[in-house]
Amino acid sequence: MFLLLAPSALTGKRPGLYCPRGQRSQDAPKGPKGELNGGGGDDLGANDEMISFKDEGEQEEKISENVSAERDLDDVKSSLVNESENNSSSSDSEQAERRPQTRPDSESYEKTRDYFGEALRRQQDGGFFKSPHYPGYQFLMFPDLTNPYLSNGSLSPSARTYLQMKWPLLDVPGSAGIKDSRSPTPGHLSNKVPVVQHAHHVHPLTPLITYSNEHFSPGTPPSHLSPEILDPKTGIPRTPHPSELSPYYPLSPGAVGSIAHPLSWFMQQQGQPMYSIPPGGFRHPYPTLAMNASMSSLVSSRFSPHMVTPPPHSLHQTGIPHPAIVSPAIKQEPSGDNISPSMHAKSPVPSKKEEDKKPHIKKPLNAFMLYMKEMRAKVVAECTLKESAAINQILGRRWHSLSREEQAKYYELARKERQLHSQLYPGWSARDNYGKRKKRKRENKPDSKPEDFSIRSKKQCVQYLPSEKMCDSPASSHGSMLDSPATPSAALASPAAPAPTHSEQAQPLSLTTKPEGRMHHHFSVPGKTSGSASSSSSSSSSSSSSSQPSIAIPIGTLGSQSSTPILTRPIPFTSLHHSMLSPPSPFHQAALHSHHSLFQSQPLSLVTKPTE
DNA sequence: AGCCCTTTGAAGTTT
DNA sequence: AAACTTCAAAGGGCT
Repeated sequence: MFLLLAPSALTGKRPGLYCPRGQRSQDAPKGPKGELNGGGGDDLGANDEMISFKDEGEQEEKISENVSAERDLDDVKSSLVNESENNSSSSDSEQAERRPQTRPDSESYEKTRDYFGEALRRQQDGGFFKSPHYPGYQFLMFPDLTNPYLSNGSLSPSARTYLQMKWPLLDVPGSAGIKDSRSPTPGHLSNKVPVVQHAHHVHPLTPLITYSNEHFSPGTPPSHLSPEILDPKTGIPRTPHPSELSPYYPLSPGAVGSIAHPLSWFMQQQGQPMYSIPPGGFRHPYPTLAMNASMSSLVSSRFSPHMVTPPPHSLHQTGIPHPAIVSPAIKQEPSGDNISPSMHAKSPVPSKKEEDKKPHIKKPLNAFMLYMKEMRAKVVAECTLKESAAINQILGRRWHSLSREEQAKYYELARKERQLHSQLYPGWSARDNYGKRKKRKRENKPDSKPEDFSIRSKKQCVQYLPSEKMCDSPASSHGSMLDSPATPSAALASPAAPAPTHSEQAQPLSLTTKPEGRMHHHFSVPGKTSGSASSSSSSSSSSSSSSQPSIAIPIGTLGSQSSTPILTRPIPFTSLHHSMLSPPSPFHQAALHSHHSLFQSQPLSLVTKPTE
């Protein structure tokens, strides 16, 4: 028997007060839909919402204050861990396999510490992952040549940092060889993990670059490099008609033309471009277009270099190849009714054959998706995690830990992404992609009750995050305290905005559901507990239909009941979270150290299983 | 081979 | 209007 240990159980804090990391309210009222700063009429339904942010500084202070307390907590956890491990023999081998990576005395740990030290330096340097100190990114540093947010001619320091953080990461999937040669593997990273994020790191703007990276694989040599647009039907290059392009780029007076391509730095350094670049250097896919810096960055980053080699199937009706367009034959189902209206508005009833050929236009990425693409590699590198599900849990938590500025940037990017997407595919609707998947995950879920696991046989409550994933304890979902901000500026303008309890701090337990076969640890938990967990995952499927990770602690160890509300809350790996997922502060490091030793043997992935 | 898992957010649909 | 559903990325795990 295991119980879900509430944060307060270990911290001594009242559940309701559990918000060591500052409070972001999952209850934070979503602001009215609006558009980002001066975006100039984002009628695309950006739906940006107000965000409530946490106070990082405050959190850190709390952390420092609780260092000793946390050590005590560690002791408690350690004891719990010991018992837990003793009781869990099913996954010993697996744990043993992972343990070495997290042992304090292990090389990886030292590396990790080095990494944190580096991260700390970076943080102290004033930037979030400020690149200049990021070992692998040194060569990537370059001035803000193409600041996407310079439309007004100004750039906030944070934005600058953001860009520095991002552009240096500019990378092209599949170009490992080139990347590696220029970005030596940081010694602090496991050789098992991609060097920093280079192995498969995707530029933060790659979401803007590709909606489907795989279709723009660098492995496919550019068959043509000219910016000319191919005729969607003939494949013959043609000059885009102004009417096709103009609407795509709301121009901002003044900001036109001469915008250095984001890859210019890269091209200059590369003796040979990763992608064949036109003799004159990168040429924007829309040479005739004048666009503001923002759009330029967006578009250029989005369409290049990938766009340089647009696969035939990715051609927009306008002839504009777009990564969002995916051939059903490649990744999407060949189902017929999945064609975007925009793709065949003129042929309402395309033949089955034609439908199969219709490209699939993917949804624009939202802020979190953009964030994920950027940070996934980092998390993987830091946590040695591989499973995306676990990674995503961490990313979700990190997402919540982002400062408002950071999130605002992603919201802004997402907004632009949507804007561009809508401009590229005016008639496209998210609905167009509905029903494209062969099998929906929750097809039988609607009327299933939390306890009704018979229906959801495969969705059993499980702590998905593996034990070695001490990088962070997965956060809950609901609660994104940062729902799309109306505008970054708006979000920034209200730093004092109410920062209610963040979901991360006091989230209702949501057990991660996972097929039993995948469980590392399988423990039966009173139905009550599982019920609450699954309830959020089963029926409330909004967004995170799933689960809020939590840690299962042997009930016997704590000698408490499983049905108590307190048990339905995840353990707050606050300091751990800070240390691992955010730029570490001295306090974080201190806390990390203690937590680290704790979690080396602490199977965070204790599995809880709903009553059966 | 292909779905599942997992995250948040956007947008669609249903109630 | 609220609730619910689907899809977006990613990639190991599983069937």
